[in-house]
Amino acid sequence: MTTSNETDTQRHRSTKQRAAVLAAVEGVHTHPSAEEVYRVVRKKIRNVSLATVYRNLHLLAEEGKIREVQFKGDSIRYDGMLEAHEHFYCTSCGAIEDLPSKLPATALSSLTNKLGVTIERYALDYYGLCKKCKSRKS
Amino acid sequence: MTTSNETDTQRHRSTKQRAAVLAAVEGVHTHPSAEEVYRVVRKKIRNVSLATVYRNLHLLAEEGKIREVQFKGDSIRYDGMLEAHEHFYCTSCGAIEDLPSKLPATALSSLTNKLGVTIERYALDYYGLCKKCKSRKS
DNA sequence: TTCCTTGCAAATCGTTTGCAAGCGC
DNA sequence: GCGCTTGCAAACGATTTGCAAGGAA
Repeated sequence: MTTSNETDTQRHRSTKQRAAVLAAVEGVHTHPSAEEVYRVVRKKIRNVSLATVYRNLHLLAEEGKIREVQFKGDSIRYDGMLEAHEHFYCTSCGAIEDLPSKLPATALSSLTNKLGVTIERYALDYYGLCKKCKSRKS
Repeated sequence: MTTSNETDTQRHRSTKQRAAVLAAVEGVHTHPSAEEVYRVVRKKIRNVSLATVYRNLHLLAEEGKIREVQFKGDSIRYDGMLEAHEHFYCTSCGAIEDLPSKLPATALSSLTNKLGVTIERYALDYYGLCKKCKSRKS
């Protein structure tokens, strides 16, 4: 047999585009969209294409180096924080705040047993108005 | 002053299209997409348009008669169950199961105070393989 | 040299909108 | 009759894909 296995027949090469995309997501806490990542990466690599940004975002998410998140009515956004956590999403300006994970691990196992399902992950998202938007509207 | 107020200047008329859309969402527990609602409504009203289905889905959601839900990577889907509850989403076939609400109300108020935000709602979504997909893949 | 990656442009998907005709109140 | 609603088709925004050239290993 070779050095590669069935689930890893294709090797990922290291390219400056890939590195720049990863750096762009890791460098902020704003949970940027693909478009926003694209704008940041373009500052380093002027002729990078949006398609390349999309491809690398997916690839990095598959590798587990970043995470994809999505809130109702918004586009997919990217998160460089890998530890389990929850989100607050502002329905007015789209700002996202990370929150420490609060869901007890027992909640997952009890569901696994009750429903006969396999749970890979969960998302606990709070929707509302952030501090700024709250005062702006009062 | 008149019988209408500032937030209710436009009246909603009752149309057979609107009624059929509502019935389609309320009639199933599958959390149908707009396209699926369209297919059901078409059986009653052959020449209904997809745009009308979309418009009525939004309108009914605004009125609070149905709810919109969205899971990562999937299109918006509709839920006729109005009581607070949580969801299990199968990442393989897209099936959704309703789960009783487990999140303690105290979680919301503590966040409200800590972050200085206003929380309107939350979504607690579990992702994984449903019973069928689980056995199908083993 | 191999074949993964890229940039570009076109395609796709879900959803929204403009418009003139239709219909509830 | 007024004006909300509809059906149709075109427009839209986000994301994906085909393809030939480019660049890691």
